[in-house]
Amino acid sequence: MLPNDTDSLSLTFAALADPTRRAMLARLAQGPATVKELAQPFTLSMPTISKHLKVLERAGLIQRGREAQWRPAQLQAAPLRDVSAWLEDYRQHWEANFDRLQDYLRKIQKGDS
Amino acid sequence: MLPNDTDSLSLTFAALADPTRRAMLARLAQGPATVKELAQPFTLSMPTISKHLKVLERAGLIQRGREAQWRPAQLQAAPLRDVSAWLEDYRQHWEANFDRLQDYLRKIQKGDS
DNA sequence: TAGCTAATTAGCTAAATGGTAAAGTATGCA
DNA sequence: TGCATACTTTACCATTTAGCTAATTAGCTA
Repeated sequence: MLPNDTDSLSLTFAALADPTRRAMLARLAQGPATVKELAQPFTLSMPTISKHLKVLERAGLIQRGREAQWRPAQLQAAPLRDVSAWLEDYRQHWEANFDRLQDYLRKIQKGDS
Repeated sequence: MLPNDTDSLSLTFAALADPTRRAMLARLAQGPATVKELAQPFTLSMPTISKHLKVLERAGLIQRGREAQWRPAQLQAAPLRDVSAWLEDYRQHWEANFDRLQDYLRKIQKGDS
């Protein structure tokens, strides 16, 4: 989409579309961590880690501080709340075999019972 | 991430990271639709619409049929259920001012009360 | 058969993404 | 002051993505 691909939900979903970044969030759910701590599980270079963190920050999923030479990151879950709210409209579609129910309703509406 | 960026959750999040595709899903939540019907609200060319549908299909978010020259698409919500499940681990982080609570707990643990 | 409609495929461009190495910034400490 | 540590910035590369036009496939209908 050309017009405004930077809406908040799009930014959040794009940030979550990478397993490295999701792993980082999982780590941050345990509490704040420095960049080095966040990098430790991966074989990626530091600049790459920095980039991932910037993506998470731009999506509002983390907030960053300064303590001496460290830049601790902290989880910010508000965008996840928004994702959850977006999902709610679809909940009925995956609960209670909704798809099969829909098929049935369409059938009988056509008089195809 | 070089190794295996095609895990299911990543595919789903990537598919959802586009407002056009989310609008298509919203339309499909009302019931199946043809490609042309799905294209109608947008100023995009048909090939572009086709591509978006392919992304949604690859993520398992829609299923496609054949009826004469039409290719009706139907919402498949299972991947959204997976997203919802993934989100659950973070729910506590956005509910009940969890962040401020966390700050407080960290403070008193440091004896900084 | 010809022609219309629906949709996809092919081939292109521009921009974004994820990775790298090398250089630069900022802080603490000997 | 000088060095080590923790990160970021810069510059580059390859791949993917989102868009386009033009051409092609598929099916209905006259």
